Amino acid sequence: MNMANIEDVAKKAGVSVTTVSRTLNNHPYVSKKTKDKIYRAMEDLEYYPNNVAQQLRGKRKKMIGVIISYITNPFFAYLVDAIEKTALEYGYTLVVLQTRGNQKLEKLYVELIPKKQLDGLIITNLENATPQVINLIKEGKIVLCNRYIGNKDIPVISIDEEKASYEGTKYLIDSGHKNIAFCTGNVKNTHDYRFKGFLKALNESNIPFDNSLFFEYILGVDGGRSFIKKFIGLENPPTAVFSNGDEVAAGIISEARKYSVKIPDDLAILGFDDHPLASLTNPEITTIHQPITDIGEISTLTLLANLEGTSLPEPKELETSIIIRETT
Amino acid sequence: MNMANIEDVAKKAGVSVTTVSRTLNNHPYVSKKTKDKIYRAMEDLEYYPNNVAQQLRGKRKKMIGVIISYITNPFFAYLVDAIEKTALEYGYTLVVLQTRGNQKLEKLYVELIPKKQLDGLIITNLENATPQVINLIKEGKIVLCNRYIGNKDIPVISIDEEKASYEGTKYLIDSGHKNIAFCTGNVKNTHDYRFKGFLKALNESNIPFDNSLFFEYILGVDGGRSFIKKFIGLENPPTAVFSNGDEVAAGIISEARKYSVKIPDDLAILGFDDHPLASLTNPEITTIHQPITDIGEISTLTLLANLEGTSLPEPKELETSIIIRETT
DNA sequence: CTGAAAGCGCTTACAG
DNA sequence: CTGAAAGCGCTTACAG
Repeated sequence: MNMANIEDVAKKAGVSVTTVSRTLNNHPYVSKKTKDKIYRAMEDLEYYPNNVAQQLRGKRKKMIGVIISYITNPFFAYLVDAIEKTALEYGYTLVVLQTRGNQKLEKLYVELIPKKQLDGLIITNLENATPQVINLIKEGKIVLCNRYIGNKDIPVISIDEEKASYEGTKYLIDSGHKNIAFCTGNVKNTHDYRFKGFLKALNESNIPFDNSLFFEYILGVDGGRSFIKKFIGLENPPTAVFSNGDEVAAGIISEARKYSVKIPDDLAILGFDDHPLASLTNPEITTIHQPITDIGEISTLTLLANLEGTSLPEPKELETSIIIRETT
Repeated sequence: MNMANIEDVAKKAGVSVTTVSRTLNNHPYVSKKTKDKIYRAMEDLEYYPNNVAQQLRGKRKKMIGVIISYITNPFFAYLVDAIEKTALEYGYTLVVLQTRGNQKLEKLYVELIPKKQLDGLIITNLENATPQVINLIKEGKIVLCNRYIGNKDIPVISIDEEKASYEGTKYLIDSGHKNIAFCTGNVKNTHDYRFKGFLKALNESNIPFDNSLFFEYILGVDGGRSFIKKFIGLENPPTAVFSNGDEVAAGIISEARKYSVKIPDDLAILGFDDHPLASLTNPEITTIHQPITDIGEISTLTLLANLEGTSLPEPKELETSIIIRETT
């Protein structure tokens, strides 16, 4: 029960493989009668064209990839959702590639392009701008989105991170906070746009930043929980925290309840992203809304336009906004 | 700047393509000296083997897919995570295929196998057991997991849904509840194992089921919210609800607060899945724990074993347990 | 409107 | 240890 190929179909229909191929590709100049014969033969033989052979002859795979850190992070789940939806509309399927923080995988995933396993790639948080990556960006086969801390010349489809965090921090300051903690999932990095915006707002109000209020490696719900454990031991505790993520904020809220830390009276919290999660906690999370769907959609449209040589999507402002709920 | 192919490498290294191919495939019988020459040529030319051509010659693509409804549902995000992780360990990449409730897409995705776009497929909630699907299951190219309501003969890697929901319901009954609502994301279906288990527990305690307590189309957080809106108008309100999902439970909790419905005093809630979300709400969700990681891992190992003709993973009990928190 | 033949980039018997 | 040649399943000039 080997699978039928184009030759089997041609024989069964009594025509040449050329004609079968033409029918397959909706080429004109095939008579309706011949076409019908061929379609019948295909059905009888349960024929499916071998995409691999088609690709070797130059057809596009219609498969793109997206590199993320963790699919279990709702931010990425929603981003992947938007990308997949847009890709599907154009007949592309999506490969999800998780690095789980392992930078070596990034290189491996990028090589899927020259190996012809993938037409193109969206990278949501590029770590290493190797020459290979830069070339592929120039060729239009890689599009960067969400985050890239590095060379300003490389285009990244994202919100204005610095502005968003500046505005969020300013909102906390305007609410009367001076001692504000800053959390990040990575290490301290002066090129981090969110940290830059945070410092800018502080400077503007002549508030010095207390370095003991900088918290590294605060990632996800567990990161939020660990923050509270540190918080309760602090000599000079902050009155507010820039949590840098709604999952972190949710972890803070949950753990705060266990230690009877009152939110927002003892500690105000500003989230980031505006996940669905943000309105499910008690108190609900005040956060910075990101237009995730737009980011995913525009990234995909840009990549596909590059790949197919069609025109780029219209530029669209990726605006953020502060959603005031109950943690401030 | 066309990409180099195997012939270019052969010329550059002054050997035949056969020898280059052998080097590529770690074939023995290539002298170290020749190998070195070839590796140098590959580097100079930035050569990457064309996987498409390799596949046409019979190599495995090392690409599998998983069909889910929504990646934004955390249950699936965690399942996909486990599948991807296991696939990666065996050198496979994963394609995520979302149906978003559109059954037509399922057929399209299944056809990726005969079209040679995918080696195999994991289907998390098969809708239509077409002859094609059944054949592919027999050939070992499709593995079913999580859910399939239909022919009992088809193997599905999942928890014992009926038992889990029976035990959960029994727990509610033992806590003194008699008026228990049942939510489902679909329509009423007597073959639904969860509903069967629910009814079984009721029957055992001689509690008749009030049909007005059956709620269809209750899906996700919004489904939970809509449940509360119906709940407050009920003549004979339930004292507990089998929410059939932690997201639904979280929606119920959030909306209950707005209508001053006290949880669990006015309404006890039993979730399902045991998402991270379950311990982030206030009150935290009592729920039925599913071993998501095991389900994903075993499904993947089974598929890969079929594909590569190696031995199947050792059978492992997929046990559920009731995690008692604060909503009961 | 139809077909014979070359070729995409590899791998693999076969021969040495 | 090495190479010439056939072939995987298609598409596409070229010729009619």
